[in-house]
Amino acid sequence: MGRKLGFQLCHRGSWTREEDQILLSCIEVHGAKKWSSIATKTGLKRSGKSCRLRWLNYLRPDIKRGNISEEEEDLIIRLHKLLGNRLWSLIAGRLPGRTDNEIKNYWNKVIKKKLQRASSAHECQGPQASAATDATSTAVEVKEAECSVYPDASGSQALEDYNWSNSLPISDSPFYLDGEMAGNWAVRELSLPDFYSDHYCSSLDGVLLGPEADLLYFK
DNA sequence: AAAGCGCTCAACCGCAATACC
DNA sequence: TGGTATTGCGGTTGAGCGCTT
Repeated sequence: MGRKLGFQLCHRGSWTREEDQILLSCIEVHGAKKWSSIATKTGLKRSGKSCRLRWLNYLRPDIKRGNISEEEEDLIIRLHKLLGNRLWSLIAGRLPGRTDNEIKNYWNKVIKKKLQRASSAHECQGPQASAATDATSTAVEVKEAECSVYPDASGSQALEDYNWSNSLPISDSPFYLDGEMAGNWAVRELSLPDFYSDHYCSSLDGVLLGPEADLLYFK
């Protein structure tokens, strides 16, 4: 086990059951913080970083095991469309029990493949179909075909033409799920740099990624 | 049977942000 | 206020496994 062999002060490679047990006991006593001190207290030759990662990705009691569901995948695609690769942890935060590492791996494993398949299908349809689409938007299009979440086609602000790559829409209009009003937009006009700024990142959960925002229609 | 290959996912790395002294 | 420690994140790596030849 272990990679990049050479002299290492810290033990590397996969965690054993014994190491997990020792780490868990230590966290029970001292809490899941001060990782470098926990690493020392365990007596394991692991770095604080390694202990933290093991806890977050594997040992936490609320970790959800098993396959990603259709609903979860749908949400991942939609949030990735909005946030890109930058905020895996935020995406994971919308999926209880899932970790950012898991979401990232899942994206690389499953969804990227779907995208590749979808874009090669687009290419087969000729240059007009493939010209304007990046991989992500292709995936969203594919997903939308199966999805039942749409904005109100009649009254609400038309979002079809909205350019999500540059900024976010101004809207406080309702949106609908299966014909019933499911929530309100709570999105202000922001450039993406503003959106990623400290202020808005800290308020993302309430403003853009609150319960209602799971249902946002991403074009 | 075994060698080669591709895939998956746990773990690591480097960097940036934040907290603490 | 500046230096150091800690935490958190995205990108990357590679061991191990299963499938194919």
